[in-house]
Amino acid sequence: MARAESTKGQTRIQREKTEQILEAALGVFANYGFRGSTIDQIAAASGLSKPNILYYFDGKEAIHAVLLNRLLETWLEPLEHMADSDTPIDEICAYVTRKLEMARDFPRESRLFANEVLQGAPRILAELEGPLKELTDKKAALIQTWVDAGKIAPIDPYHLLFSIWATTQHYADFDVQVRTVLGKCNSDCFASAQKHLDHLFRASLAP
Amino acid sequence: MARAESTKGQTRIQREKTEQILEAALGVFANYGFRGSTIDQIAAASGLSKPNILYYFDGKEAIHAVLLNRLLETWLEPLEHMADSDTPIDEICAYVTRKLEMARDFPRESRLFANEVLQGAPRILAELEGPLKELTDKKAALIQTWVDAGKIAPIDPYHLLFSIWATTQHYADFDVQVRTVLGKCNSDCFASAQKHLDHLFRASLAP
DNA sequence: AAGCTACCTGACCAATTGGTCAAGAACTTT
DNA sequence: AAAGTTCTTGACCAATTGGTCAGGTAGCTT
Repeated sequence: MARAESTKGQTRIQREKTEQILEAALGVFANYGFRGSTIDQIAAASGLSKPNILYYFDGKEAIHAVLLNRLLETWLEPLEHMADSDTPIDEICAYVTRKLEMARDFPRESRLFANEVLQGAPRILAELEGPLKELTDKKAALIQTWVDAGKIAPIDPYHLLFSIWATTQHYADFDVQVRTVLGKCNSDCFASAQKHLDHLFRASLAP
Repeated sequence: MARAESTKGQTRIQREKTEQILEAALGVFANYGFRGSTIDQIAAASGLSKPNILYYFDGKEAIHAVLLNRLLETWLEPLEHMADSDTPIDEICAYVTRKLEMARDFPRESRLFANEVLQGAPRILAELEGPLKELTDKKAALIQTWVDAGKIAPIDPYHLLFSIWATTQHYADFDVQVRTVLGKCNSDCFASAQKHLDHLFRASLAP
């Protein structure tokens, strides 16, 4: 069977086509959710025929699963990156900025994740309970040490992380609303958002 | 035709059944999105038969439309409520609290809205461009007067509103993620969230 | 260029789903 | 309690959709 799995032992065509399919599927799933997307839509978006897509993937679920797996790595990376520092406020704000840049540069990934979690995370719950929870616990503990050392204001680390996730991803997930409210004259929404969020978190973290 | 519209001239049964259907549909649409929900699901959840549901509503779209219309009123009400005040920081924090209470008490409404906007707001765009934008502009102007008067820190009113919406609705929309990260021992998530958000916005608004 | 393998597709299938309809059941009105 | 209206449903339909398959085409190897 030629079904795509480990990148090992793949032909040129396999690599190209699976990537082409995943690229198209990301856009479709992000916009319509899992149930709202059809293989036909993915076929149209990727320029391949439906049977051809099913030649490379075992089904709709399989495509979605590969996307979600890839997603979580990318998604957690900025948080992994947050480390101990003499200037924890700068460290946290740098994380906010990185997260906001991801919302700007990878809005489809953000929406794919939002769609999944919004509908109860039926296919990604295990990943949330595993890697996500572990990493969050670790980083929350790190933030707590900053609090205990009096380097930042006493703040609940978990709720701080929630606020960061919510505010940054909002610009990707609620993009339509943001653009509508800001109107056409929305020259550099992300630049002003960056300034705003930097102020928001910097002010609330000052000891 | 007996199709439900203005509450005028409805029989007892019409009032009861339409409400029953809408109640069930809210839960279904909130959890699965429009495309992901089926009339059969709504039928099962409401205890009515499919043809019976279609006796009261012109179709799946019609049910969804009624829910969205009702939603926006409820949704905008807390913001309408925000008025000029001698203590604008308290006024804004009261709005945050009210918004968080809504996320707690009406999570299905929040998710219904999130699902819709996330997928490009195909059926509610006009409402966003009309009532939502007008109200937002009005309240942003109000916040701007507070800034100009030096009563609160210089802050972008629109991005402030986005941050409030994002952080509060996060607890309804990403409920699964929040509960997973906080673990079972999540006794009073909303109480601690309230404290956190109050600090977050109060600190960033101090002149 | 022959042969092998990987790749691709039109035609097809079964299940799901939005929606209809005729006819019967239940409620209201007189 | 009869008549008239409203309500309810089993059976049915057409369109959509996830997925299959036999057979043909293109690419690689020798």
